[in-house]
Amino acid sequence: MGYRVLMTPATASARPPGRPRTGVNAVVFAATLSTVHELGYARATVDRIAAAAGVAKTTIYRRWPSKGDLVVDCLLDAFGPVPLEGTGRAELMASAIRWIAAKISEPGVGDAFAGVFSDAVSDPALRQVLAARLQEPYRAALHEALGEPDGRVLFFIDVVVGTLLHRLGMTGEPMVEADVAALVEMVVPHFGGDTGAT
Amino acid sequence: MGYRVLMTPATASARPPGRPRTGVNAVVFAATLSTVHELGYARATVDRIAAAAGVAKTTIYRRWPSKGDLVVDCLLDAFGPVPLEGTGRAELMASAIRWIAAKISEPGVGDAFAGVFSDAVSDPALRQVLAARLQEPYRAALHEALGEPDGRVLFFIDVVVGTLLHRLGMTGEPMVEADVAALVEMVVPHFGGDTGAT
DNA sequence: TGGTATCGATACTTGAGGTAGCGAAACTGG
DNA sequence: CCAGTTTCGCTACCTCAAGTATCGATACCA
Repeated sequence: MGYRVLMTPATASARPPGRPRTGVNAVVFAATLSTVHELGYARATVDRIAAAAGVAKTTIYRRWPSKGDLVVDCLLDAFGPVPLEGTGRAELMASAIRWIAAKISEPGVGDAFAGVFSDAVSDPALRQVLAARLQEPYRAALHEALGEPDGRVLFFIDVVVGTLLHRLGMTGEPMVEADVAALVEMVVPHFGGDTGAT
Repeated sequence: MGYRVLMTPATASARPPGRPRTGVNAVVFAATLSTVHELGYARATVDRIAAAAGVAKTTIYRRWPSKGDLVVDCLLDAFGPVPLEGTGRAELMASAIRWIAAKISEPGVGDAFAGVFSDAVSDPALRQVLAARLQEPYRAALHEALGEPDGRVLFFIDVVVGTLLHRLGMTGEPMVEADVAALVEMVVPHFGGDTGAT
């Protein structure tokens, strides 16, 4: 609960009494990504993020219950909706893979993603937030677009995201174009899409 | 440096002066896995592991410079050499995939693996240890057995390990047999192995 | 003008990684 | 048996980061 973030002021109706919140969410998100990019996830403390955003630490904790929730919201903002405008199944899957690979390559995004995911390993509550708020929307969208059963879509996500994050985590560098292409060549045929390659 | 661990007492020659170390490495490894299995990686503090092993915390820090190094040695001990006795390329790859999947399913092993990997995301030094001591031996063995160039072997590892760990991290449960089979069906043909499936 | 909720600032609590220093114990060589 | 060396368990400590509490000031509404 308490997640009314990412709502534009115009969308909110019937303003409650009291001093309204200042519109610093976007600033905090930007500060989060740049700080994580600069120092890594663990060393990007909430103190530092607050300082980079020009905001008090207490303000951040008033809006997000934990560092993990902040980063999840930050990633939701950074990812946005998945573009699913391909014509056939193959193009659709390939574009989804290339889209997530590109997002993970953006400065700060991959580190933040790998970082929260890391914390989630030993934090069931954060794992729940991650699954429900970040994974679920994309799972639903892919299910709709591909017509694959849920289990297959989850497997697809595990393979694509897992591979990209493992490479980033082991090397510190996002996967290069050629390897992303190999990923597409490997995954798409398995899911019944024709890549048109030899 | 300082990594003479995992050496059997009989292997060491010309005993140095002073009190010899007690043979508690195996006990500490077992305590590490069971504690991680019980509480998760982050809540499995060195204090708790030491208590579970019936050993002082300082003893652990005398043998391993950090929690990460302890867990890496623990995983080395848990994994052991990869069994590469398949006849053809396909059997070889499939057995390697099923072997690592089975290991990750063992209580504590998967959590410990995902946990150190997590820490490595924002700790370059730990990443170095992980790559050199844990990944490199298996990379070399696979390179030898499969004859694939290094880049392809690293890609293979990213896909297999990344997928398995992502599933474990998101759900808290290791991947089931059927999904491991799907992983084999997807990966092996991509690397030029014949699965013999339809 | 009063009610309400946010803001920044400071101080604090809690927990975990890691270190320092102690006396006691266990081994070696003389 | 004894001196030298090293590990042992123990206690106390340091550092750093997540998260909490409180307070006066500020911005909005009715």
